[in-house]
Amino acid sequence: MATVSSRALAETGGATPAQVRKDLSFFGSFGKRGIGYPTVELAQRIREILGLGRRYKVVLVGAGRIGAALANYPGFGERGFDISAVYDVAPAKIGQMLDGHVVRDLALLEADLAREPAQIAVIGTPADAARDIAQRLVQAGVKAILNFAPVSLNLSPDVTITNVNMALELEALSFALSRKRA
Amino acid sequence: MATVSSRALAETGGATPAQVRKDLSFFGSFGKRGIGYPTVELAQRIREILGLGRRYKVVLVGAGRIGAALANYPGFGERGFDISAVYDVAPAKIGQMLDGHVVRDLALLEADLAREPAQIAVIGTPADAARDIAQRLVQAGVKAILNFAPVSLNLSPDVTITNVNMALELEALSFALSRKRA
DNA sequence: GAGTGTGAAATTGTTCACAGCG
DNA sequence: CGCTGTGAACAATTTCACACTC
Repeated sequence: MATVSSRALAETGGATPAQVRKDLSFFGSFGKRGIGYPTVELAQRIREILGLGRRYKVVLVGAGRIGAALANYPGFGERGFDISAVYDVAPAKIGQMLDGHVVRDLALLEADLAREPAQIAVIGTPADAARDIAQRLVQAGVKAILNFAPVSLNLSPDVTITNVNMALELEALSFALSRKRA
Repeated sequence: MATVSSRALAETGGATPAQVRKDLSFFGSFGKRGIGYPTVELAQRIREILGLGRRYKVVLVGAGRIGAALANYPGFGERGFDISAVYDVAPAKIGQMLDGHVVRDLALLEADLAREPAQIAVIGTPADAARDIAQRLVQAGVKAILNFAPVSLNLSPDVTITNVNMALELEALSFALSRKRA
């Protein structure tokens, strides 16, 4: 049976062997002593831990360039995230196809979600629209939001929001560069 | 003079007042007791700390949808990051315009960088090309890479690499959702 | 009085080292 | 004998609390 050792995992993941073992043991002990972790079972357990046993419906708001990049992103479907609908406000976009989805009028958001709820939403709109949309999504029952608009959203604590700010990432690189020279 | 208190900063940033004060005091003490931090000076100091006094040249590799989204991303220019060139391998893309930049043949990368060095590169290619491109970039003197391809790049320790994996972000949300229900 | 700056305490996270199993 | 699982040592971070200044 194929196995991986904590050392091998640590090297590819950029951690220490001890750390890997501690983390995995937190979720139970499924490694074989003297051998390592059976890869198949390990993968399965991680999937369970992450809650990836099921498929999630994801709604995407914003059919601009960020939205297009996201709709096309290969990893989503593979990993159990199905885009169930794409929304925009621009009349020029509504009705167009975006990677297999017809772009729908944002005004239909609430009605659609009432009929077919989604737990996860992705925001790929300009910054000024993001906060309002986030509020509407939460109101409509969405429990997790991945936000690509360059604003930091902080809503109710029982909604999980992850803000991805690309400019911030660049600033972090800038910081690392200036530190390095010092 | 306009000021902000550590409490106000903490609330918008999602931290505690004590944490904000500790962090800021690490870089020197420029708050006024009983008043708060003078906003203008605070902003200026943070810019210095992050190394944002200067403008950075950034090369973008990959003129697909991710590349298009990035080239168009408003925050970059505003914050001192200028895209100096865009590269792709697809003949159909080379020569086309992408948000004010002519897409150049990736084969020209090394020659261009020799003539006009860049410290930061952004990778927005498919996964299978990313590792190779990262190596070429480092070889050509790039010191920091922001990687949007869905692979985890780990190269030499004196090159700072930030991996942005959108599918991973969704999995983190999935994890948060399944935890919450427990 | 309001709000920073900062040691000291509490908490959290990481590394070590080794017993014990396959 | 190699490698996991885990308490115990150690390190880092966060919070507390309060002296001090505006």
